[in-house]
Amino acid sequence: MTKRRSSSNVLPNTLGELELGVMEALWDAPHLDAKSICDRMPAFRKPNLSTMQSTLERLYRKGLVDREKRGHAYHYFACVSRSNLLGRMMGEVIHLLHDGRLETILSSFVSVAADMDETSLAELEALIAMKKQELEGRND
Amino acid sequence: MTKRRSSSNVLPNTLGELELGVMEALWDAPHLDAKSICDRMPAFRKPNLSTMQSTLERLYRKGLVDREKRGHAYHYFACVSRSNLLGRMMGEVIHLLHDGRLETILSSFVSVAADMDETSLAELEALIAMKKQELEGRND
DNA sequence: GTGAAAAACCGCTTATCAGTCGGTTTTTTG
DNA sequence: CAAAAAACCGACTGATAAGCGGTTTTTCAC
Repeated sequence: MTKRRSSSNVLPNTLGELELGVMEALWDAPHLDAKSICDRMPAFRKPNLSTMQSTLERLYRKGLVDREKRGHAYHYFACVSRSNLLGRMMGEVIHLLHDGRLETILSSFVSVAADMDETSLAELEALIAMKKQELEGRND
Repeated sequence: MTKRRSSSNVLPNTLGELELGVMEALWDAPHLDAKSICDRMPAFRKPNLSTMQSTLERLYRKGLVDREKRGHAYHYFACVSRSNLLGRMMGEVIHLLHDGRLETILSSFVSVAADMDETSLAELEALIAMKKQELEGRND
């Protein structure tokens, strides 16, 4: 009679360090095979080919990369963009911690935006204005 | 000669499910001891007191809660607010995935904001305006 | 075709960390 | 002082990323 264990990690889409490195490589150069990705890793952490393969397999199952047979080897490519993944993870974090009150999210946004300079805030402002117009259009 | 392993999780401040539940409880009611927190857990997942204690210990070491001796038991309290933690985790995610270009961050903001309604966007707009004024003031 | 090379595939090991709890010691208080 | 409650300690479990060796399959050059 063992007790049902609650899941240990609450964020479904976290990456390991190597996984992230692989994504970086694939964002940098679109179609690479396992070998080439190994070669692109910094020397002090260049994994065995098998390690790279299982990491790629994991990323594939997670839906972060896709692949095609090209000759004898798979060629891998990211199927989410960097900003897409960033948005997804932010969404998860927000979902995890928001309490229903918009203000909580908004003030966190601003606390992150605190590191930004004027120009970035202006850009953000412009993007929000666009978003608002979109919403208005939808209500007509 | 075993190879140095790279860290498996790239986000330093992730929480487990129970840990998060504990934070929720402490945001809800400021000074609680381990026993009371147990009692506040939903019946279907009420851990043993020892489990709660080690969870609290972990949160303490992570700097998310602090504690005081009150009589015979520790009283715990959150030392980061919900929106503080949200902001911190957003910061981590951004740090992890941003490529130096502000646009990447900004477009993620907007993709998250896509789920928001008009009112929330208006609020966000107002907060950004405030932030901008702060920055202008600082530059005088 | 055949054989060598390269990659896929398989399965095992290790490390880390949250969750889980029993047992022992310490503290508190009636 | 004795009972009760909590702290403290140490172990085990389950999940998951990282890591790699060995075997099979595929490819291609000769």
